[in-house]
Amino acid sequence: MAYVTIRDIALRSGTSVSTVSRALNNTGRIAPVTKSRIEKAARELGYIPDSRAKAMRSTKTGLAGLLVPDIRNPYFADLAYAIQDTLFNAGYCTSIGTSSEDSAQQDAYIVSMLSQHIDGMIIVPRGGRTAALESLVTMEIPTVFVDRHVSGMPQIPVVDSDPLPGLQAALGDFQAHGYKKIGYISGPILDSPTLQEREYTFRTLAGALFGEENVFVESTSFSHTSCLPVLRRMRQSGVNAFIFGYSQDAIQAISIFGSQGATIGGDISLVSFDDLELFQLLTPKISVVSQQVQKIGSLGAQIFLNLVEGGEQPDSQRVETVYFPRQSVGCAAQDK
Amino acid sequence: MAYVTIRDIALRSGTSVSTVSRALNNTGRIAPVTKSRIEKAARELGYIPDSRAKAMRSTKTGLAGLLVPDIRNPYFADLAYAIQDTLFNAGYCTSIGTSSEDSAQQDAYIVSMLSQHIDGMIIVPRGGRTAALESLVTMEIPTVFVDRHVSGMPQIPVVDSDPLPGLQAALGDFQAHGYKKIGYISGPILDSPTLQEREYTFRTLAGALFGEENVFVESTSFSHTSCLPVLRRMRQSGVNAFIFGYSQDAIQAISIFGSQGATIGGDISLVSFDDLELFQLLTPKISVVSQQVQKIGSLGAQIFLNLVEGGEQPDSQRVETVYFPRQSVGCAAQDK
DNA sequence: CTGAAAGCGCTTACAG
DNA sequence: CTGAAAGCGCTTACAG
Repeated sequence: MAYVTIRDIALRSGTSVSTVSRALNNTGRIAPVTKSRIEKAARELGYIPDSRAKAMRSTKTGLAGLLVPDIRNPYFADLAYAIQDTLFNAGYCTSIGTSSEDSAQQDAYIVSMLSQHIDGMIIVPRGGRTAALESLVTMEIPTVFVDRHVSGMPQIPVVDSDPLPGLQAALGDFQAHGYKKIGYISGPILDSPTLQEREYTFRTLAGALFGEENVFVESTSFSHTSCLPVLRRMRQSGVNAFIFGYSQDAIQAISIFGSQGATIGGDISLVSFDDLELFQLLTPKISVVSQQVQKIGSLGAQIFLNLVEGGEQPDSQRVETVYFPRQSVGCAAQDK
Repeated sequence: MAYVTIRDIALRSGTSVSTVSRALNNTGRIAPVTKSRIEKAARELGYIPDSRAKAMRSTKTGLAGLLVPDIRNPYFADLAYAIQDTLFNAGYCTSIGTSSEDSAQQDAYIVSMLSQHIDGMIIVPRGGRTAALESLVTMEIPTVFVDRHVSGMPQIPVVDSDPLPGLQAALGDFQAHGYKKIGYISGPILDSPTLQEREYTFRTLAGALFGEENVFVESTSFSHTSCLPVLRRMRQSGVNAFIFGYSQDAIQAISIFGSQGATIGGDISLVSFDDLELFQLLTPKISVVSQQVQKIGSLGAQIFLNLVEGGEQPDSQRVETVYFPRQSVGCAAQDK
């Protein structure tokens, strides 16, 4: 490894390490001649500062830790991209980790990132409080939760989406199309307060609009087949209009409906959370409640930057969901 | 920041920093009693070693740099996941960067990662040789290219896929279904030797099988609308069977065909590279030439580990493409 | 304006 | 078996 150090630059420019440091960091007073001589030497030598050594003195590493449950989920990929892009433009390198929806692995990543002395973390947390999560607050590491929050950790600001506006619009659309019964598949809500809130909001809204007795709610698990029995039960109850709180379930359901020969937008209607590219490619296009992931990501990154650089404790923020009506909601046939 | 240091542990356990270091690293001889006393203190204090300080002495950071063109592309998301997973299990933290298919940003990331003194890099390169890419070899940073290679940089091992087996099988399938003319949309080949090789392989194979005059090849750009004129031209030439070398083009084409009312698997047939989840959700399911991305990723990570830990220069490796026939290839109607 | 010195947290010979 | 000391590359008071 032929790393060039400031000592090499000092040697070549006939100055001392302290002068080189000052010249390269624009700190203190240096003679313009000396400065340009040093800069020339640095350029010729191809100097790349050692940010580890730098960090040891200044308690800043320029490293941000990002933890998502699964980067293969397009929603999180979009989120990660937005965050990473904002942070890179602010001079931060982002280290991405995948918790695989597993608390132990999440904690392992947090510890590993702490050992790199990252300047702070942006986390899509899974599950509840854990030892590593706690240590983040006791060690006062700037941290922001994104997309989901952890109950019992109010110290940490969170950027998530407000399910109400989008759900309200979606329910209105179903009503306008003549539906009388609505099914809601809420996803693997066990570990996710966000999914819980979505379900709760749906219940409240839909109950008021359609009457408690016409509202059907069931949750699923992370398993790849958990949707099937739920859908069967709901359809037997005469439900033909569905809202999916968890887009992976919607994808599963679409493929199930497809294999059953049910026509989406005809026999049945559905709306999913998350505005995935995929939903616009399917025929018919799927109506969605968008969380505006791009906005959530850049807002989260912004709050991270405020925390790390400003030091003040920013407030949590909510991004409104918006409903995009497309072709997957058609007119109710003979919904009794 | 309340980071615990080995000095704190030395104080609490009534030993010295050097003894603590030895105890925690299982190096040299230490009295078992001392050792357990130190370990207890470390545990109680919640000690997390400072890997930067560690790295400064040992020239190992435990950090791997991964650079992909766009993490939002599901193919790269799968690839990144596989790599990151393998590396994490080997004790490495992966820093992911996105070059956005832009050479300048690619170089910026490489420099930024070098300044973190990453132990090595795994890169899906874009374009040709650049200053930063060159410096990787002159500085002897362990590097492996994955999915694509860079012409003129034979020093760097590459793991990519061999297009031949998959293409051959796909062409065989078209032939079996009675097609006489084949169109190949090769994607934005300008900066990608991989896409160039695919096109070349297609030309050779298809020319031999169908005759030069029945083989139509065109490339596209990264733009979101570049497919439209290409498809129009080909269909006017009487082409109803298509192979897409670049999956993003196939996605575009599917949505174009959908809006034109053309039936895939009926009016026209198509095969795309990359076994994306999406292709199995569409109706009909899309036949694909799979690159076995999971395999490429773990192989790439393995070679990285060999380079970093073994030090020997490993060979480049090719992973065979395999063809998965599905419903998007139907019988030719009246192909003249 | 510039250099010598101390120190960030750790490891590693070197004495004892 | 254990401690004191040097040094990794850098920054930051402190003298000059």
